Amino acid sequence: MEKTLTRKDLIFKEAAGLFQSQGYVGTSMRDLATKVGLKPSSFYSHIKSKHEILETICNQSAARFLSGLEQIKNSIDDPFDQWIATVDLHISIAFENPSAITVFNDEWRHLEGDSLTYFLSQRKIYQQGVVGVIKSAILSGKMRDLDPNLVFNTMIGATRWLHFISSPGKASAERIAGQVQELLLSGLKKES
Amino acid sequence: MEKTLTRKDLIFKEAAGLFQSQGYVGTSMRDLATKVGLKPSSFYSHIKSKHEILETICNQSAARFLSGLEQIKNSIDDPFDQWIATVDLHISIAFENPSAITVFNDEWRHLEGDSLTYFLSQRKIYQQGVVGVIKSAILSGKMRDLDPNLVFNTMIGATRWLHFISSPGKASAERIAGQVQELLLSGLKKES
DNA sequence: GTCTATACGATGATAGAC
DNA sequence: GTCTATCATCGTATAGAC
Repeated sequence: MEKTLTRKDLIFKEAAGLFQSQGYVGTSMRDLATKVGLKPSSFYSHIKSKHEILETICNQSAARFLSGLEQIKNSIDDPFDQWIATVDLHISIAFENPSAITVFNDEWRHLEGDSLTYFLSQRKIYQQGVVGVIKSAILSGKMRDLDPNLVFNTMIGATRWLHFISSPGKASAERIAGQVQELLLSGLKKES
Repeated sequence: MEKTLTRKDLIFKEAAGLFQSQGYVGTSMRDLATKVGLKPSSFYSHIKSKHEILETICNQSAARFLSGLEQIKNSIDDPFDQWIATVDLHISIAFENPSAITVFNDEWRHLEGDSLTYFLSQRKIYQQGVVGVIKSAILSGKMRDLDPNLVFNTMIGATRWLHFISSPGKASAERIAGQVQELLLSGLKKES
């Protein structure tokens, strides 16, 4: 287990922060160089291009979601419980790596060519996987019968703002996660 | 009532479309010129700067939300019904002017100086207004007691993906709107 | 109001010394 | 692997003819 951050990792990390606040196109290699403490030209010993940075951040995030879903499918049997764990996965990742998630959410469209094609294919695989979980949960009789893709998109959106919260305490993060889960599961209407 | 689109309106409209797909920084005045059918320099007879385009789109959207909320408050008494109407407002605006909403959601951070200050103040007023509705609905006993700002953000997020749907039929739009409302109101868990 | 021509700063990336 | 120096390109915006 390597714990040390290679210079390459540092570049990706600082880039994610800048891409989050200024956007991919709005961040220059000069901005990034200042942040990392190098001259712009020195990057090119570590990376091939600015594009490669975006590509790496997006692919790493996609892989994180996909491996999380695999783990859920392998460790939980009940489809509705799988769904609950999937929502938790989104909440966890949002708190775990906020800037990478912003980039993943908003900046992937600046990918081009093969990078874009690959990213979209991974995203599609993920969506199909989650939609499968939703369909099973509906069939099991525990989930309300709504359009599975609509449920997927609404969940994505409902957990999408969490990454804006700058480093909440662990207790606070759990409280927020619990309330979002409750809202999605039981709704806002109070039964009288 | 003017129905004709002035050239200035056309510029804003095409800009919103480009800002949506490529982002504000990723869209050049040359791109926009090609789209509108003018040379880049010709813009400056109609607008002051690229920044002014972004500013206008963001302010118009903010005004749309604020006037919608005012209308709801003036025409509906029950706080929980006001909340339901507010969710409908977000869904309607998302379908009504999708590209402007993307810009409003994602590109406002490229505003600067006074434009940014003004935009943030309007957004804060809106959030406080909706949070007031949520608090009243909770007090009325009809809404579950969750953190009002969390409810606000979750709703924003849950309706945020709708603008990606390219021109749904009216019937389809209403079906989607109904399901999102049901999900937010009654949740996903099926009572047995 | 639209054009051609152009100013001029910022951009991503490379060459080559150390 | 990091630097200095530099390149070609593209960015927003202006000047001035028609």
